[in-house]
Amino acid sequence: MLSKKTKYALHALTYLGKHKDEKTVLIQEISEEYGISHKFLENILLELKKAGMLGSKKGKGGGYYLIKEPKDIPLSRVIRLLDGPIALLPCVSLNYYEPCDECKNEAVCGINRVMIQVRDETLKILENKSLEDILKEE
Amino acid sequence: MLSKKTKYALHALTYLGKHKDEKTVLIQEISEEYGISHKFLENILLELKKAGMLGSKKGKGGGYYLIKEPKDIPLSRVIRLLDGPIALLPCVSLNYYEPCDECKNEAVCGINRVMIQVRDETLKILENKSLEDILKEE
DNA sequence: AACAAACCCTATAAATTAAATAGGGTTTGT
DNA sequence: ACAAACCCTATTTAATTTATAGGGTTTGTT
Repeated sequence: MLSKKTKYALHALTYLGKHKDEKTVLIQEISEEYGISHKFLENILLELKKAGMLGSKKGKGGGYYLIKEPKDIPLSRVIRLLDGPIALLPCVSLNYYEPCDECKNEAVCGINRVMIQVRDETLKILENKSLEDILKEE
Repeated sequence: MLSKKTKYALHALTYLGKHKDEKTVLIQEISEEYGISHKFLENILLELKKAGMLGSKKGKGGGYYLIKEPKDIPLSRVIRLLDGPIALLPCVSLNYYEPCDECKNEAVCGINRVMIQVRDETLKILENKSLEDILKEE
């Protein structure tokens, strides 16, 4: 399951996508729309900004806005940023690899092999679904 | 990511699959093979037994054994049993459905719609990979 | 220049979940 | 009778997630 952080990030991105015509959107506007704590959401938006998905404007009249086309924001990117690995085991993660403590020899571990296959197929799904797909459904 | 519980369950099932010819296998044998706490593993094997994947024999000379064909133990089953939902959000889970607090109307939520698609495609993967696939790789 | 609105940043606390441990109960072969 | 080994439930510990706190910085307006 996705963490609330990731779920809220998707809501925020969706909201910003729906209000692309407006210059900026306030944190408060989004937090009220979905009943998310202002401060919690602030942290999330900041991460999305640092990751290059959002831009912001400081000071009075400021706010956040999308700086990427929705089709260029795949689910895989949002999930990795806020939740971490997409792989089901640390020993098959492309971006967050760690060996498994209990594993003597990864090269001959059937679980490892199969999980690599699962990872590759899952990745195909999550790289091919983007914010655009979400927006098209609303 | 899978919990350690699920990962250990897969190790145990794999081990039991590799020792199908023997009548029973001791908890201790598996826990030593992978360096898993005996007691922790015991709880896991019990769950697998209650779920109908394993049989056991009590008393001296007892132990655990597979009571299903490896091809009839899909990853989806093991994951659901020990980790819970496969879906990425509670609002799209088939087996553990719960509405999302922040969602006013699920029927018009683009995130919900897309996550249903992701769930269906993910399920296809995890239902088609089984213990047999793991054993074939060892 | 003063002020207030709004984002920026880091740290800490609270809540929840996962992981591990504990301790005795029951069954069964010798 | 005894000991080996599974059975069951509860509790504790550790880790992670979620939320809060508190001030800092930038910028438009008056």
